[in-house]
Amino acid sequence: MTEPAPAPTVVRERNRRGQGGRLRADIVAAATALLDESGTGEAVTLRAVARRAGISAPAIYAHFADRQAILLAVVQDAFTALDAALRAAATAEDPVERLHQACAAYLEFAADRPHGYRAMFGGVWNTEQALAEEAVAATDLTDLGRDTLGLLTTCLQDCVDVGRSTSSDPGADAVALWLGLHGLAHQRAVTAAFPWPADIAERLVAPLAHLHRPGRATGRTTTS
Amino acid sequence: MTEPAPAPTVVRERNRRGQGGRLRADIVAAATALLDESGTGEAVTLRAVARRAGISAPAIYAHFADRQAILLAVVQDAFTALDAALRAAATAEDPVERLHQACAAYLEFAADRPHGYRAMFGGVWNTEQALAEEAVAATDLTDLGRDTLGLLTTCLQDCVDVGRSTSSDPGADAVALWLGLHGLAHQRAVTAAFPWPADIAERLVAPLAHLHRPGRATGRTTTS
DNA sequence: TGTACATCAGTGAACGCGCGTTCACTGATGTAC
DNA sequence: TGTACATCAGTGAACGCGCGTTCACTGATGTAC
Repeated sequence: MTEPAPAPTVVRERNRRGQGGRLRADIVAAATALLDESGTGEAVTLRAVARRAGISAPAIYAHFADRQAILLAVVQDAFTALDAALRAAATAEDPVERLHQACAAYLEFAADRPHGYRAMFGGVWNTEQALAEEAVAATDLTDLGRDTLGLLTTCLQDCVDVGRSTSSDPGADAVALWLGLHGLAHQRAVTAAFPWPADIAERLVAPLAHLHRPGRATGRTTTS
Repeated sequence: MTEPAPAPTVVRERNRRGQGGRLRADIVAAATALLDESGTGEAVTLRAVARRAGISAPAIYAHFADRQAILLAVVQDAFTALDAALRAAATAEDPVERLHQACAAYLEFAADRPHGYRAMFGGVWNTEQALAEEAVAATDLTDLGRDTLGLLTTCLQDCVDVGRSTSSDPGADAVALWLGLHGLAHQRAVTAAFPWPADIAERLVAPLAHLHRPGRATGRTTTS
């Protein structure tokens, strides 16, 4: 049995007048689906996106200047979704619990969409090159993830305020915490097979957030 | 002034009989150079590698089955170089100093070759897909980085042994420490512009390695 | 209420390009006799 | 010491393919009068 005929995955009907902008969302959705499935980013070609969206290739030019612009939109959407996922998850009263909820949501987001996560952090394009070619504005990139980092910072500050974290600089330590989460999320997204310690997430979060128990930390020192 | 004629970057002379294997190293070097310069990985095409190495495209097939195989060789070389860099750097008598030397060397390696670093960790190909297509053997991948992680584990264990780290499980904490380093190294490799706290590396290493001062940790707790 | 027309939301064919891969080959180098 | 020959280390031309991009176009939909 050979490959079926290359028919469009989606059969669209033309948008009505004034609704042409809807195609933009369809294009981004098609590109996202291609990325999630293929994982390479190279598979997200202009023609492949068009096929997936059920349109002709030139129709894309009405909404995106080039391939880079599509990928930027995909990444921007993903950052928005990540931030929403964290805010939806971090709802507990207790600040420490809230921080754990946010961290867990972060790791879960990456686990659910490993290729999308990779794409968010340079797995798909060369950021510097895109900037040099002016295909992407600098602010488009620096804004990405800013809100999410702010959420972590707030959570950590809250932990400090109630005396559950000894962080002397929640702003800087939130960056460190995020980098730890990112290292784990990214590496898990890249290689499924790795002998992760069972409690690896907690081994990152607790020290990086400088958490200690409500009462008094047990004085566990050198166990020879 | 237009682009110069597409002449081979390197003018080679044919290897003598029995020395054909040298071309393999030339191919890997050419692919590495292309990767370091372009940063996208997509630029490392079979024909581009051949041009860069100063040979015809079909000559590659004597040494590599396909593009994936070339990239695997590039990545394997990079892991070997990373391990060598850490071992060359971590020579101090004091275990804590040695651990810091290893961590600094890790970050320096990534800073020196950002695109190469990205490629080592899934920035260039899709690991799972390569495995599925049997273009790459599973052991080829799981072995990567094993020695380097072992070095970090040893350093951390040494710190525990002299009472400078409170890690209760140096094997697991070495993984956590590595993930922190990886998060920082990777994100720096991807985006140059990010408001890094000045002491971000130390903010990762010290907590993740559970380091404390030789005498007694100063009881810095909540600074309201 | 009609109708001519402008606009919108696309299509279809075509272009030149670089790609991976194949095929038959070439010419220098070493080796057996 | 010659010489025929096998082998090695590649080359050059050619193929079919999918790509990004352009161009002229089409037909449905809304709007002015």
